[in-house]
This record gives sequence, C-alpha cells and structure tokens, in this order.
Amino acid sequence: MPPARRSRTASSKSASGPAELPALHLTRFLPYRLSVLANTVSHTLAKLYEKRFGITIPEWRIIAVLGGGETMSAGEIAQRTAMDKVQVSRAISRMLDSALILRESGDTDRRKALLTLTPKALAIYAEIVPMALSYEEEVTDALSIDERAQLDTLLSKLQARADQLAARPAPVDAQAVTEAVAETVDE
Amino acid sequence: MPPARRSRTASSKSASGPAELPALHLTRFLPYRLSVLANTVSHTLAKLYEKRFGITIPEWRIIAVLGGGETMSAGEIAQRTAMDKVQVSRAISRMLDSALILRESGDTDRRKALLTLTPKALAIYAEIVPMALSYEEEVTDALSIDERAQLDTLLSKLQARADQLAARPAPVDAQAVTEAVAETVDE
DNA sequence: CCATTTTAGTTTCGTTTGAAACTGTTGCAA
DNA sequence: TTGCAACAGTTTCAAACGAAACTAAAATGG
Repeated sequence: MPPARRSRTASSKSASGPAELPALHLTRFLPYRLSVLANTVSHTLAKLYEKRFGITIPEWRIIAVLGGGETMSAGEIAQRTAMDKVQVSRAISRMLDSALILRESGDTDRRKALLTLTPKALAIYAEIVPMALSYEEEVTDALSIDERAQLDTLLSKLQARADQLAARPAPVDAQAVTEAVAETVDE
Repeated sequence: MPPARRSRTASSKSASGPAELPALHLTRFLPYRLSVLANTVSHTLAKLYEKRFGITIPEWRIIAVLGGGETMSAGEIAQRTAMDKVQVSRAISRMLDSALILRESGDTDRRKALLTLTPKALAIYAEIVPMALSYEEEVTDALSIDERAQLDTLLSKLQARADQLAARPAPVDAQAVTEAVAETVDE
C-alpha cells in the first residue's frame, strides 16, 4: 500500500475518473522541478559561454577538467564529465578544429589519445572559471549559509539514490501493462 | 571582489597557472550537479514511460496537465509544462496520431485549438500517475521528512533566482572578451 | 604464437531539438 | 473599412543527440 498521498488542492475536478485517482501537480513533481531548474541554469550558462567564447557546454566541461593543464584520455574525460564517449568524441573533434585541444596518441597504448588543452584554451579557462563561479554564486546567493550546506547534502543524497534506481533493471514486465491499457480503452 | 572561494582539496596542482586561479571542481559546481541529477532522474523516468506506454516526456507532461479532463489551448499547455510552443506542437501532433488527444478549433478564436485527452489517454493517466509518484517516492525516500521540506524550499528559491538571472539581459559586452582572449594567446 | 575477446574511440543512422521563418487569425487604429 | 501589428501554432533547416555498428589496438588464453 502506497503511503498517503499529497492532499493538495488538486483532485477537485467535477466528474473525474473511477475512484481515488491520486492527483499530480507537475509543479510539485520532483523530476519536473529538477528538470526545469537544471534547464534554466544550464541554458543561462550556455548562452554566456557561447556568447563570450563560442563554446558549448560539453566543450566547457572538457575545458573544466583539463584546465589544470593535465593530460588525460577521452575515456577519463567522459567519466569525469558524466558525458558519454560519443559526446566527448564529438566535442573533442570540434575543439581540434578550433585549436582548443591537442591530441597525441600515447605510445604505450595507441588506442588511448592523450588530450591536453592548448594555451588558447587555458586562457579561456582562466577567464571562464571566475565567470562560472560568479554565476554560481549569484544563484546560491538566494540561499542562506545553512541552506547552502543543506543543498549540498540533499543533492548528494538524491544523486546517490537516483543512480541506484537507474541501475536497477526494469521493475516489472512491460508488454502486459501496455496491453492492459489498450484493452481498458480505445472505446 | 569575489568573496573567498571554496578552499577545498582542489587547487593543489603542481605547477599551475599565472597567479590566483580559483579552481573549479565540476563535481562541486552547482549547474553541473543539477544537470546530472535532473538527467539521471528524467532518463530513468523516460524509460519507464516509453517502455510501458510508448510516450515521451513531453507527451507525459501534456497528459499530466490535461489529466483532470479539462480542455486548454496549446499555449496554455506550454506555460504549464514549461515547454516551448514548438515542443508542444510536436508532442500534440504525435498524440493526435496515436489518438491520445482531441483537437477542435474554438469558435470564438479560431487560432486557438481546444485540446482534450481521449479516454485512451485518460486511462494511461490513471496508470501512469501512481507510477510516477511511486518513482518520486523512491527517490525522496533517500531523505528524511525534514530534508524533504528543505528540498522543497531550496528548489523554489533556486528556481526563483535562476529565473531572475535568466531574464536579465547580457551582462557586459561580448566581442571584447573574445578578442582579449584571442590576443592573450595563440602564441 | 595465433585466435578470440575486450577496450578505446569514431562513424553512421534515424530522431529530436531550437531558432527562425512562415501561415493563418484576430485586434487595433487611422 | 482597410492596413498593420500582435498572436497562435506549424514548418523548415541545420545542429545535436543516442544507440548501435564499426575500426583499430591491446589483452587473454589455448
């Protein structure tokens, strides 16, 4: 039995469904809220990056992890940026075109390409980091010190749980449900 | 002068940049964290929706706002779902194809189309809402009751601030910075 | 050693996206 | 009224995406 649901100002529709339909308000639905917030933030930031440096978010992320001047492989970048290898591969090829990155194939393992930022990219890094942090600060200025700590905790816990749930295989069977619905319905 | 920065275990690179480069750890950078979390959650949910009902997130959102049986225009849907009109238009046309939505042009204003869910979509609604809420609960189970309240507050505050910052026009000039960087650099 | 599997990264293909242009409709104003 | 601006929604086009197929280079192991 699912625990008692939000008893908000919702379900009071006139002639509604069968029985006890739990209502859902998109604006209170966590996945929706996270998606909208992340989108707002990313989009704002993306426009800044694009406008000033002509780079996209994937490129920014790569610059961010290589900004210390270190060298790493595409796979390692993928891990550290939470992007998949295709995304990384494409971002790198754009960055090669715009001379932001240097690629040399390692000699111990010639599958792995060693990637380093060019001076040009390092200069962007030096400019973009303060800008990024400053935007972050403007956002978190909406919060008290306590709240910022809370946010940190909450995001970590939620991410851990979300990862866990994402890893879990499909919960029940699929086809059956679809068919059940199709049956119930369609006149 | 930017307030003192995170003094984490970060900047201790060996021979790093010019002077006081504030370090940036992607994993502690709020926009990044939000983006990754929202992505994980949305992606998991999208797979559930797709697998069971053959619908995408935009379609789900439309079903969510029309699920009470009410009728509204595409523009209103766009507002309530935080999607833009193009996204809504496309989702609606998919839903027309799969007989999930009904469109009749209003007679007072023939630009506005009146949209209503079909019984088929309402049946999906009845099945999908518990599923969505149950997933949400599984995620928030990672939090205490107090923390859930905190989360609600934090998300609201952050969204409000992010909206405010997004509305603000471009902060400074653009070209200048790009050129400055180009100059500093490229050997 | 040679054959097989695994790993690193790229390419391809079909879809999705977002911005901008476009179509049709209404409201407004001279 | 006619003419024009604003609005609702759709279409177009080029970029971006994800999944799966592919290429090339190690690692494994018989």
